[in-house]
Amino acid sequence: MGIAKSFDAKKIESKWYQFWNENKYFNSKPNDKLPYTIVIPPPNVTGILHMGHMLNNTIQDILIRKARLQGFNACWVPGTDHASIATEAKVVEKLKNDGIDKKDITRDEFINYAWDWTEKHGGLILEQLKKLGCSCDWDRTKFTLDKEMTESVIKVFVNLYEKGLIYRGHRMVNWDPQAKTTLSNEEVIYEEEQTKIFYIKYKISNSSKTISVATTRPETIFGDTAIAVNPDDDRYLNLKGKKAIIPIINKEIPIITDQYVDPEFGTGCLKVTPAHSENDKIIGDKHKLEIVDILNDDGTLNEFALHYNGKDRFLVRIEILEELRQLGSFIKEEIYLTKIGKSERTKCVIEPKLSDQWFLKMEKISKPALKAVIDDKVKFFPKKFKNTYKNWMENIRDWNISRQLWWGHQIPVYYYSSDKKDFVVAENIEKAVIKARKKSGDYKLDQKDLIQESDVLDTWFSSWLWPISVFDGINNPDNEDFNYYYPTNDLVTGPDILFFWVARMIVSGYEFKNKEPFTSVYFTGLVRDKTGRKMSKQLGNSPDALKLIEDFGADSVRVGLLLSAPAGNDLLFDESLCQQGKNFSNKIWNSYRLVKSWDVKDSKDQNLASIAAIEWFESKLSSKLIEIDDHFKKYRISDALMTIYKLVWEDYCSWYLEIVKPSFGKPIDIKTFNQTLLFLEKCLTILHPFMPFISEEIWSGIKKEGDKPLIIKNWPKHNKVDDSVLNNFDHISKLITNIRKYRNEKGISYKEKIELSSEKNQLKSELKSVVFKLANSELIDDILQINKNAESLIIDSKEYFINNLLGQKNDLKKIEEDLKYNKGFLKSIQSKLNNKKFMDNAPKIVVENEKKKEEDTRAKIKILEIKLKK
RNA sequence: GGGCGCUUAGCUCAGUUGGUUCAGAGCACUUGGUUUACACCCAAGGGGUCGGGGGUUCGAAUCCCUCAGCGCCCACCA
Repeated sequence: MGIAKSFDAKKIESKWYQFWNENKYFNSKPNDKLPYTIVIPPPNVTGILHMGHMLNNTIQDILIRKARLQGFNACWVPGTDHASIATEAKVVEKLKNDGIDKKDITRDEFINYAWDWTEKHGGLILEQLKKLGCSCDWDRTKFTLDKEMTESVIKVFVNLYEKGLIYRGHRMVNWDPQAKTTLSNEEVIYEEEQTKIFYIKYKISNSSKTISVATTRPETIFGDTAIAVNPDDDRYLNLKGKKAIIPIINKEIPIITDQYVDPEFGTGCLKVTPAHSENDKIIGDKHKLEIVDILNDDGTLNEFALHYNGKDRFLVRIEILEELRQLGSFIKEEIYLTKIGKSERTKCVIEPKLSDQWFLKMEKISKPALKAVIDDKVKFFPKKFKNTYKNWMENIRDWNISRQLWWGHQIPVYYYSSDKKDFVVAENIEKAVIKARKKSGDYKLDQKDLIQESDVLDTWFSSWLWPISVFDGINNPDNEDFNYYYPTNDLVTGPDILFFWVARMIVSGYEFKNKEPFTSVYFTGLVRDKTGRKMSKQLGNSPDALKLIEDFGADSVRVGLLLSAPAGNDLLFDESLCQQGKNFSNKIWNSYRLVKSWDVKDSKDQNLASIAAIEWFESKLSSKLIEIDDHFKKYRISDALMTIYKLVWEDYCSWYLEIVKPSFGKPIDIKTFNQTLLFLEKCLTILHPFMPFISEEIWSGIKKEGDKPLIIKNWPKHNKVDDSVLNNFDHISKLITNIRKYRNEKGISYKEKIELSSEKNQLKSELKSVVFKLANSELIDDILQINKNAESLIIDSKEYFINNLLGQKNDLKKIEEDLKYNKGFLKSIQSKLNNKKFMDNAPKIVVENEKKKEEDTRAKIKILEIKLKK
């Protein structure tokens, strides 16, 4: 036999991927079919494939492949994201290793290095997606820094500025002293840490009294511009209006009152440092306090800190305590648990810092996006994220869109004088000159006089346009692609970027196109290890994605990921799941091997068992197709897979094939054979979205000349489900199970039977043969001939046993028990009807009904219930 | 502090409107089985007071209250 005993994924994967790709089956162009569109959540251009990507993209590929089979014009747009901070950090580090400091090179030089880096490492992740089997339209691959993509971003910035939605503000932002850039709130991670809180004494001016405060950050006393107490705090009322003296620098600051101060906390006195705390800034603004910024961009202190000038903030924290101690200003320290904000990317402790930033007003433009989700115009799966979204959108803050980096879209703001107020916003420098001349009245201005804003835009400011800009919907609003593919259908992403990305895409969809960007969002869970920890580089608990594919095969890894990934729940990943996928691959492979091994005979004598089995499997398949469809509608992809898994393994292999399988060495009739191939074909088709490689490989082995490849075949349509056929089979299979159980318990083994048959005991020999046959499902046609009605079938076969085979009274009861099935149903009705309370409360009419037809309870009781309520 | 969610078999999870089909699935486990597609397999089986307590109801895994534990998001007290 030419077919290998085990399935070897490695041998066929690249062959089929190449075949699909070269024949353009992944590609899509507008036509008269209905589109089904997904845009990929663009991974970081220099990223490498991790488990999260694998899960996410497997699901997208399943959706796309299924849509393709169902006759949609399926289009999956791939691409990558320039990821300002992450990429810039990597480039800076690389340059550092080469002995180059970013400070010593020009912006253009740096950008060149960054492009080199991107070209060298970029797109690797897309190649890895191909290994997974992802059927993206690679001709449409986009990168957020592509020319047209950049033009879209700039155009949108100008547009929003002209609408008055973008402004420059002097605001408290999260400052990353290591990357020397701003971070959005979402990019800051708060970690609980045990630190210390210090009590420090300030002298009161012209008095012998002192006032003390509690602080975790003693080094910021140089930036203090007031001390605040609660106006209702009797302890300190006498100090109101007096001045306190900051130790070391001996600067006088006012003592003020503000409701914000919690008298219960610390000493009840708050040192106000408007430059380094958001809340202090609010108090400062209210009381018109001076703002003293004591930090440099790199986290060292500046000249306001006197002799600490140039020293790092954490070093100063230690040193200043010693000095305060010597001055007698230090009171005590306590252990204190607090949350410290750190940069998601650099892990550096962030610093609240006042600086010039560009902001986008969100309140107004987010309204339609909020409504769309509430009204289910954009549906979230699972639904619970709707609430999270609502909560965030209702309390939305302005979006800080500027970043102090070089790698990204440079903000199209052009200054024409040294005064920061003198600027224009324009798509390019030519237009900027014209605008600047007009605005300033100075018509001698030329390009050289303009200086472009050095900041770049937040990366998400380009990706929020992704579903629009990949179809060039900003630059060419009426182009064919955009009109055809937008809005897209499904978005598959992680809940961690619900606010970063998903919410903002919906906002931009309505703002620029007045239409939702997608109709459904499927949130995958996070991939964790089997003990529930997040997968991370530090823990080293993340398996090498490519190695998994290498070891188990792409299909098996896809199955493994999905088997335990219900929507929205985190997935506890374990390699054994891939092994399960691999076992399944092998099972399918061997069913193919079996079918291929048969000797086909062109005969008319198809046996009854085969006819019955075919009739049954047809109904079974149809009922499962309906089930699978339902699972897909609810985005229960794992359940859909499990349904198929059981259909193939249990129904097709364990029951159907075992019944139609001819005895060893015997041929199979052609009718049954063809039907069996047809069933296999249908199974392969519904399997294809989940396991594209093996399904295509097997199909290629059974298809006829001229048949289309599986990837573009038609999803099977379900026929009528004949319940009586299913029920009959159910009864028979239960009967067989009971017989097997009986045999098992009696220890009637295969070997034993051989021995028995050598004896000349007629009775025992027959017992052997019947039990053997039933257990192997080969007696099914005999049973079917006895009676198709299940109830009498059991009785018949029982009698058959009793009268002809066993003849031993001791075993009769046991067998009777074993062969009983499903009596619980009738019993439960009985108990319900016997329930006195129930009967007393039940309207008479129902009692009559019940008498008429006792076995049909559910509907009756249901009616009863409704009537009772009335 | 505000919001959302979870707790069902050893593990990971299903369980629509309360009612036969509801106490389930997969994996794991136990027992038996290898010349006849597959040991990456076949067959059979054992596992649960549905987190605790209370309530509504003729009837609760399902609805209500409460307690305990866990998780996520947002805002944060120096």
